[in-house]
Amino acid sequence: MEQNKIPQATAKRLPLYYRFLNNLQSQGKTRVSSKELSEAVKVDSATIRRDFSYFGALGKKGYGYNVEYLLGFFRKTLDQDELTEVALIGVGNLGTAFLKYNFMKNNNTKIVMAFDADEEKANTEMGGVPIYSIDDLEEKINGVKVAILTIPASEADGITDRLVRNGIGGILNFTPARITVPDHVRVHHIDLAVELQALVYFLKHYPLVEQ
Amino acid sequence: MEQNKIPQATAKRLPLYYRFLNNLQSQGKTRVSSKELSEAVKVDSATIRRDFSYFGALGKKGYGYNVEYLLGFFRKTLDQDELTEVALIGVGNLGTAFLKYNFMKNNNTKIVMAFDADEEKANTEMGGVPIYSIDDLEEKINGVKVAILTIPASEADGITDRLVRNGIGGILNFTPARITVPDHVRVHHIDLAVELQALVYFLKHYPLVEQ
DNA sequence: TTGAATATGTGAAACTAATCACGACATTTC
DNA sequence: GAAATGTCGTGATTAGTTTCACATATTCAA
Repeated sequence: MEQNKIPQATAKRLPLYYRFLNNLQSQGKTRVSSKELSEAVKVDSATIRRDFSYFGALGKKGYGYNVEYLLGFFRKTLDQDELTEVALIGVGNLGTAFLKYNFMKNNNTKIVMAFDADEEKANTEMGGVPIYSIDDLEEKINGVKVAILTIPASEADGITDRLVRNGIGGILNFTPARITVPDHVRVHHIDLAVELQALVYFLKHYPLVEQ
Repeated sequence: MEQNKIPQATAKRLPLYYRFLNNLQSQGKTRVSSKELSEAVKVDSATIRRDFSYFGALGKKGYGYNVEYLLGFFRKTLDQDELTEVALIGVGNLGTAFLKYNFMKNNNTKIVMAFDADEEKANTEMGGVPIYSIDDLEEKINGVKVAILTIPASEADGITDRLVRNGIGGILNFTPARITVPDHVRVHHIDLAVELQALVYFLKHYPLVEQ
């Protein structure tokens, strides 16, 4: 809650920087300039310097940034020391992809439980994560603040209401439905069909222009 | 190539509008106001009116928009009449989700072939889409302009180069790698781990603020 | 036919973000 | 230790996007 002045655009790039710095460190690099970083993450170097500057003077003129220092700083800032528990709702194709994806690699975010309407899947597990019946949502979810929604659009509103009533704070919504939530709940929409259509639109209408 | 003046932010919302208008039509609704639309897609009504206005005066004062007219207009604008063929690279968990997802529903985008490095998967099919060996990429891809990349990050650069050499124009990149492409190729990155981390960051640092 | 209600389209303002460009300082080289 | 080089941090500028607010046109009910 400290730094409400950090632009959202900056905040969205932080995880990207963090992951790349991790790579650098495991390669044994000790210093990096905004120019090098820029080439790797495809963000303008001035933007990177500006982004970092919101957190204070993290670099050294004429030298660049110390990888270890920067990494330690971001670890704290991105709450990497604290594990965030996530619930996955809907173990279909996309949900399965999430369960098998190893989120722990550079990332202190972990799916700790999953739910599905299919009673065949209930009380099994996948990738070490227990799968419960959606009927047991209220009973099991207790305390988890973030949910990934990978269910059919028709179910989205009903499930969202139940999540909200059980204290969820953030939803990563992969359904095409634009769900309605109270102001204190944050939703990020990722709509795969829209992303693909938007790409196709840009290809046809914005030739040779970088995004 | 007609309207280069349309803001990218607007272009990204068009598929969303399009899908919702489709829903309205199948519900038999003939008119809709920017306010109703706003509630459904969670975009400010003034923004919707502004977005539509880039294409001319599509509505009527005191009435709103005619659903059928608007839909017909967008169909043309979003190239819905023309099928865009897509290749899927990498039939892992996420790739499988794409293959089984029915993109044709509101959407003239279709995955027409898939590739995988696993020889077990080669020359099979899934969801009606043929899967080829990645070794046959050059031989088979011929003419397809859009690719979805759902492969391990370590493979991303190599495969991207091969795609680019074979005339790809757009890539929807789900790998964490920030791939390097020539200026005439458009890449949209969707990084699931970053999206989740960004959501968690916002939850902790921007309480009660909508995105 | 009239008047109240409705809802667009848009100029202007506000907000948000990206980029330029350069002073200041650290490092490296000779 | 002086000069050349490199790189940050940031004021200023530019670009892009959203939102306000209202004149204008249309609809609808009586």
